[in-house]
Amino acid sequence: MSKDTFYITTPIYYPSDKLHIGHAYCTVATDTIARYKRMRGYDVMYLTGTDEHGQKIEEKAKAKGLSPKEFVDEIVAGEGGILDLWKLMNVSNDRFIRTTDDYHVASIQKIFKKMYDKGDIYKSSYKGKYCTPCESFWTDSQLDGGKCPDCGRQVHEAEEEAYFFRLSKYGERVQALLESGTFLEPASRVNEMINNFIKPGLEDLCVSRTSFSWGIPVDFDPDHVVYVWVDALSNYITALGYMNDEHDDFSKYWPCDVHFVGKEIVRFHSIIWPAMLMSLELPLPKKVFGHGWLLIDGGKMSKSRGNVVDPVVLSQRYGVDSLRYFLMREFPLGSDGNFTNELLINRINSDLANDLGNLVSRTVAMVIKYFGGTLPKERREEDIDRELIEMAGSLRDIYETNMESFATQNAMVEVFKVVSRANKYIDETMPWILAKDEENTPRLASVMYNLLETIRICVSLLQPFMPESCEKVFAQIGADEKDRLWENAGTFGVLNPELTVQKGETLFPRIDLSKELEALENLNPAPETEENRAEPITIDDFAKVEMTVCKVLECENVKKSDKLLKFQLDDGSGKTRQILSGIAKFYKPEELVGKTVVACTNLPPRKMMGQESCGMIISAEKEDGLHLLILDDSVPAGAKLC
RNA sequence: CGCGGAGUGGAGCAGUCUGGCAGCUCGUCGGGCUCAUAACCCGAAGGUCGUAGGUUCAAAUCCUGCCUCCGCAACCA
Repeated sequence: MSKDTFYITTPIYYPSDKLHIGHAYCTVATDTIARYKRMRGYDVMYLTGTDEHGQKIEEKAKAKGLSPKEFVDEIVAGEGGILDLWKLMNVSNDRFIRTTDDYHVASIQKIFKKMYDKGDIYKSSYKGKYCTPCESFWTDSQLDGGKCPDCGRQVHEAEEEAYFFRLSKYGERVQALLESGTFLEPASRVNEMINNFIKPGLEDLCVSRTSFSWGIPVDFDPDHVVYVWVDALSNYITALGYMNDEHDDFSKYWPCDVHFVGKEIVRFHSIIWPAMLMSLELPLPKKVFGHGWLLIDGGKMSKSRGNVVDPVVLSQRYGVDSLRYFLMREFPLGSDGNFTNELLINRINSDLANDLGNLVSRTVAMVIKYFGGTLPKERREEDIDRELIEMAGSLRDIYETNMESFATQNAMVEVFKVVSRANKYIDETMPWILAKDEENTPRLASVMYNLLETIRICVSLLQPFMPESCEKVFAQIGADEKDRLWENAGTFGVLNPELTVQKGETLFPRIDLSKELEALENLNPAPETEENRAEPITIDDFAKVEMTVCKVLECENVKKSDKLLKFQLDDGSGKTRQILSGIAKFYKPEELVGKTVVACTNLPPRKMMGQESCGMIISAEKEDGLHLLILDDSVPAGAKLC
């Protein structure tokens, strides 16, 4: 009898930098689902990997003096790299694909050829503005005052040949797919996709590049490199052996049960990927689930803000399981969540240390204290037991409903309701009173057994979330193999009635909140120090910068922009100079008229929001805000800074 | 009117699809207990559910307008 299969994937991550808590979030979520499905008895294929091609990696490698492959090898397989991170986080992926793997490269070339032979990929030309020295195409909006934004030189109309995928051909079928049932979740994303991308009309997608070389060559036209998304998305099938001999379980696991992706790449997975599969005449994945982001202080995580959260640090300090639990408990998977260290520590303390850890600890301690560790046979049930037994007994069904819809948060809430009920049960039954009279020994044994059973059921269901800690609890409460099975998680009374418990280490030590917050703060050194520290320059370099004192003649907001102010300045030359500056958040235009400011006046002109800006007004910035450099009005317009 | 998300006790959130006693965690205050990781249990205070209107026997929930915040896009030289 073959078991039902379940195929789940993460996005393949782009190894241009260290991964952060957001990547860990997505991977832990898929890992938890994968473990849950395995526990249910499914034959699970859980895939993750890395997307290693592209211009950005080529450039980063060059900057470090490495070949692109050497560069990604370090980040993926090097010490403290991605493979190590997943090992640390206890990620149970069955396979790991790198898009630089030979078999993947060969498959992509065949896939590309197949779509080409079918006529869905065709050769055409890409028109745009081209800068010859930089070998780059630019769109009109990228141009800097009509010049190349990189070098400032003149660009010219040029055409470059490129391959295109007939995405337009599949627009209607993709829309029908999106509108049918539950292909894309959460459902709110469906409208977003249709309104933003399908309704305006899908354009054919440029799927080859000649401007850089770090990618998979088109084998029948080797000047071209396959577009990274075609390369990356296909990993979901090449990893199963589609068009290669490395693996041979494509027919077994495809179509995929769920692609787990961040909301920023939902578009690629719910429009382009299905269209590609339609072209290849393959079955479509059953579901794409777009999860939210972890926000820091309400904003996006980013290097320049210095607020990147490192999962390694948190795992090492508080334990992998605690971090995994927190990520799955605190935030609904579909929407954004606001990550803070305080939230993390409070959640660990209250749920894991106070409620669960302490429940296990006090229960085991009492069995040892009152019975020397082994429960006697005689029992005496009472009415008061019923509520606890019923709650624990019906927990599995509620948990299952939530887990099937990826509502890990609710599943955890339900488990911890039962944990709390068990703590209350101890107060109700007062075992320490029962222990005073030998006549109550059978009653005391019942109470202890009920507690152990409740713990057993809860911990069974927590296994996908906290695999290691659950093992430790099972060992402490004297559980054997059968006691941890899904089949027995819905039944009360499975544990051996005469079991022996074992005192163990403290499962989840309490964390001192204020101390830890301070420690974490100190770990996160002043943001951007390295990047911001200015390199030494010569006096000649300094002299290149022309700083001119200007009087503000006019100042107004720029339409449709919440950041830009438009200045007309007297720079002493007799002509007025127009400069746009992104300081609208800090200043009202009228309060600046008549002020004396400093501007850098030998920057090339640049277009912003359709208007020309000739220079840059100087201001000073720190975390607490931005301050325009305003001089004494006696300084004349046109004076140069030196 | 570029696209989208959000506004619920002091903080963070659930509840909105499918209308029916406003709920959870933390924090605060009072009490209980001594098995346990200074933990656990009970109780209390605290909310006009952003705002104005509409539908309804009944609205946090459905409809309309408005305000505020946040992402994306654009842009911040």
